[in-house]
Amino acid sequence: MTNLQSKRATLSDVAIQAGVSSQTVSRVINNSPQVSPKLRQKVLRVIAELDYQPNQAARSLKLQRSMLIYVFLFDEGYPLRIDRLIEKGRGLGYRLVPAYNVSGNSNTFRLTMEEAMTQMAEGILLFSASIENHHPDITRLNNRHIPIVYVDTYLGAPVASVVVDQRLGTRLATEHLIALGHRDIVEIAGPYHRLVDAQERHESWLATLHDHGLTPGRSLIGHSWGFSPQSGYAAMKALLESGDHFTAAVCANDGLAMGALHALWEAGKRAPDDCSIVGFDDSEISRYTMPPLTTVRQNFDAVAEQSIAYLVSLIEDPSTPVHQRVLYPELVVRQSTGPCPSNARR
Amino acid sequence: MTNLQSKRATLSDVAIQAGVSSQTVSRVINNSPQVSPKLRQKVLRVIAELDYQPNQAARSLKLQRSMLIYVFLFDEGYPLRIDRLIEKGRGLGYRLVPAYNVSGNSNTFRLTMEEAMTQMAEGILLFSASIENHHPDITRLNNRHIPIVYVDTYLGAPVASVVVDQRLGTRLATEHLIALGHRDIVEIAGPYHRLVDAQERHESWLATLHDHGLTPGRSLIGHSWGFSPQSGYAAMKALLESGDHFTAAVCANDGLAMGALHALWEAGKRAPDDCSIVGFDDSEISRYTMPPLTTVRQNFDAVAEQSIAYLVSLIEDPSTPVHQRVLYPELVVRQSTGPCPSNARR
DNA sequence: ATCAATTTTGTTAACGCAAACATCTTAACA
DNA sequence: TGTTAAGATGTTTGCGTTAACAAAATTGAT
Repeated sequence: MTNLQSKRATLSDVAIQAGVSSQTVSRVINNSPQVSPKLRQKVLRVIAELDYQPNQAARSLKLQRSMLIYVFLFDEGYPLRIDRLIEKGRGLGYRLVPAYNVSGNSNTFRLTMEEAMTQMAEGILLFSASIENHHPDITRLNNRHIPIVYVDTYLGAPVASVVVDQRLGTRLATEHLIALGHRDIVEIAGPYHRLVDAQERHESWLATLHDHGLTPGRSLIGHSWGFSPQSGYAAMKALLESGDHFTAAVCANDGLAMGALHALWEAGKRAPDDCSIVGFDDSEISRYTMPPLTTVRQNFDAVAEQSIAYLVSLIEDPSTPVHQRVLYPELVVRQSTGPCPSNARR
Repeated sequence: MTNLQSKRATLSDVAIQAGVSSQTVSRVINNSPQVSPKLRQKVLRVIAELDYQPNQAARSLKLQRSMLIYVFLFDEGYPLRIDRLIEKGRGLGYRLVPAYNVSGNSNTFRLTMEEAMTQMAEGILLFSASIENHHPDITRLNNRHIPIVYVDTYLGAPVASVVVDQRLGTRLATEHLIALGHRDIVEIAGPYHRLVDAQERHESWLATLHDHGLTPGRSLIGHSWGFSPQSGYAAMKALLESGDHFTAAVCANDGLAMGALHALWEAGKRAPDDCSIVGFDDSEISRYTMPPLTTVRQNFDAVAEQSIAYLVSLIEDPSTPVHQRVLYPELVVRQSTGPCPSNARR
């Protein structure tokens, strides 16, 4: 029998109805062993009767704990499965709130940070952030001893962080092309002025070619559209029109690679015969492009796991040492890469 | 000058420091006009000095308002831009919390519902839900007068809802194929036992063929992988192996269509020459498949806009009448569809 | 200067919960 | 039986905020 009145039941409503003190009800809902089975039964019955739900605001206020973690993301396109991350957080007793579009120095960043603080967030997961960008807000967090874990910031960043070695990923991809005989290798880069991982990938492409004594080809960025197929399409089209000679392209992610593949196809060229293409992320679409993409796989599930576990340990034990956890990506070879065509001039 | 102590400042900390009453500080942060400019200045200075932030838990408790809306989503793949939805909500003064993987009768649904209630959510946006599935929880919400807006439930559902006419979308797509001369049309459906929009699309495919006196071809569902390219790939492969004769396939979304395209390509066939393919959603990838997909465009931005506006009006004025807002999709013709090949048997 | 009207500021109480402490009940044992 | 310990239950208080009320300061008109 549910109650028909609009006002929600409180602890003391339950207490009165059950003929006990509100503290006893509190003990029941918090599973305190200090309650006799008889009373517990009675209280539970009344709770069900009144459809009582604890009020989290009151609880947070009293306990001075929100059990809340804010997750700062830069755009929806990030290939980590947020739902899985949230699930893992829930398993540890925390509510994760994703905040999207929080790019480094935007107004949204500041607004979201304010929100996280008024909500008394106990920790923050910060994705793809270049750590220099937003010192002022970060300082405020530090003053309040709110721990932050940076996810996918740069290798060697002296902050609590979990990263995949992006440099290794791009190196694997680039050396795969070199091993296939390619010498004229261009790049379709991500927005590396904004996103750390894009920057790491770009620099590693450069470094790898340099290490092998090769001259880097042209490198184009998809400025406004970021990591999207649209960017990749525009970039490859521009590359083809530039007249530059190249037989392979390193793309900063699978979306860009998909766009590049499309531009190639539209120009009547084929991968890998006319130009080899590598992507990054091993996203779902990479298996279904034509041809399927050679790409770099990151273990996002492990990233999620490590990030939230690390943050929670920082929250619950502030003496947890600050360190960086580095995960390693692997190359997945599919059909978008092949030997350098023998008729390649120069 | 920031304070170095760990404890965060409260209203009365600010009050004491500024030599005023806490009520005055409260007035300042709530922009009450009843404060003299002099005091306001002083208070604002102290607020900055102590880096004071209001405590939302205390505020919610006192005001009995959380300004919180829960957004129930079924998976991450839903093409509506959640970030934009959240942004619109923020513009109306509400915090939207996305909850993922909340399929109709799962445990996550119940857990999330409990969470929404303990958080005192003031409203709920429920995506792609078949309204019959979860009556028990919905009833609890109704008892508490927490409004729900269903987004993308079925046409004619007698609940507060915002829908895109999925039936029209599939009809447009199917009739486009019929107009091109196709007679043997198969379907690659979404998980229509779980998701309302998948169901609407499936039924509309059936109805449209029937209305034109055509016999529906085989219809396959991507059971476990839902709306993914993987499903589409498996389905098309099965269709090809079935030996059935067909010259066109209606796919329940672009992901499925991409997979189907891939299976076709792998089998040495081409769209649209051997088989026309239509998708649904006009997602970003649909422009970059090979060939680009003919698909159905939904105005997701309008859906987001309408949904949140409607929900907020229900929250703020309970006398807002329950109704359904219907938006209409349009066909986008690209290169994955073409005339029925003349050598088509039968 | 006086009084009323108005504006500005302060005081009190309550939102719902759980920790801390106080009280009452029961059990165990000499 | 009395005494102690342990267990079960109740009472008080405060978390940070704002509404409602109370009080003080200012203004304006005579």
